[in-house]
Amino acid sequence: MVKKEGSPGEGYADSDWEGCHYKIIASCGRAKSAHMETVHGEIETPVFMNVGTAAAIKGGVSADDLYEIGTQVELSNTYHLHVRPGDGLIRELGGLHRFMGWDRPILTDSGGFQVFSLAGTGRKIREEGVFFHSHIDGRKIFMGPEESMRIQSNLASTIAMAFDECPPALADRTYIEPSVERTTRWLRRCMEEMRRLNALPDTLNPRQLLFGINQGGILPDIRLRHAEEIRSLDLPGYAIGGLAVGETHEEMYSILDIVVPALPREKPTYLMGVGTPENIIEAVDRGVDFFDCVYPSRNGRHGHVYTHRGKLNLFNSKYEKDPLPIEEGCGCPACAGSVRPDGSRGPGFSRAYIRHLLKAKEILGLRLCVLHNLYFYNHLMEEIREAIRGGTWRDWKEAALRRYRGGAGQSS
RNA sequence: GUGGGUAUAGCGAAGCUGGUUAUCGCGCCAGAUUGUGGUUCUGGAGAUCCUGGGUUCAAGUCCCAGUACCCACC
Repeated sequence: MVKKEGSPGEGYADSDWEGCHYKIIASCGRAKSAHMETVHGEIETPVFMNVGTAAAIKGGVSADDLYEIGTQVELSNTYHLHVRPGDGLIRELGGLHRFMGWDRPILTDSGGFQVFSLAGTGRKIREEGVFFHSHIDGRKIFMGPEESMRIQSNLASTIAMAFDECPPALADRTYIEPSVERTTRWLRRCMEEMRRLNALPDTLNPRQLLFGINQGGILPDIRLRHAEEIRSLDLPGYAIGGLAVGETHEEMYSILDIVVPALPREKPTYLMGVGTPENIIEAVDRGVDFFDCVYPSRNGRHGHVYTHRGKLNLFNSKYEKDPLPIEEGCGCPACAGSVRPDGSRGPGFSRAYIRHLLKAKEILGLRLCVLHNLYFYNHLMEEIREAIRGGTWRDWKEAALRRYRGGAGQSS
């Protein structure tokens, strides 16, 4: 990666890399909205990345569907694609974009989180990397910074994530401190390996970006020191990891209050794995502009659907005869129907019908709920961008939070 | 008609030689899920143990009669 000359924009310096130009368009307090150009197209932030772990959005949603529901960035997983079908195979077939039929930006998670989330299967963390067992066939797997970078290079995603360790939320200082120090050493190795891979003549994406990840549990001093340390390594973007893993919302927000100002404002800031609409609004307000979360897709598969007044559980018997769409006025394929060849929209589907599909275990039920939820999140981010760019962020935020909290549905 | 078998929650079943509050699966009702657990995990409601009589301190369980269904043979 070669950094080019940066130029100031809207009162803030923007950042310019080979394969990435990031420019803040508007801001309100710490909240910011940026325009980012990548080798795979543009990204308007704040953005919610739609999670397709194994090169597919679970619930019968194809990458092709994502164009219709306003997805900007798709997120896939290094570890999952490595064990099946294998990153070598995906490289042979031209990389992840061609493999899954998606030509816009892709972010690949590094596999670091799997080391944490798949704990208990005899994992061993060493300086060189992590030994653990495949969740598919139980075979022993080794993954370290270099392995993760090679896999992500084979996948040829737009943005690769650093290989880090995500310690448990309630781990104490004696665990967190050496863990974070190792994560920093791993980050340097990731950078070196990615630089080497990007320079290879046959690499699929010579402009692959690497984002660093801040860790430190809920210990403010370690978080801050680590943020300053990785900031000095001058990466094109920074993520905050290890949050939303068991700590309270207030603890998470207070860590953001410390970490986000310590990271470069003129670069993308990504809060990993978060979260609820409320979490996202609060984090945007603190300066975060990239998000991802399994909630919309997993909740959709479980029949929990989002509305501006909270969440509905479509399995509940009160929706048995409900002729309304999930949310009136929603433009998603489930509520408003798909766009027909003549440009008109289909009639859409009722809560009663989708409930029936879910109860009957028809795959269409999952699909409609997931499409609705992803559309809802993507549209939420659009509302957030409009509010920041239109200068109405503070009022919008208060009104939106009141609506979610005051609604009839549940909040998470 | 003769012989044999069965009857326990909406459905399918367990309940040993009688002994606390009758158990399990599915279904039903509800809750959970934060860099993915493809319907997963946790809870909950629901039973005149076919009917009537008897034996016993005590009967889903033993005895008698009836009813319904199943199988075999005439």
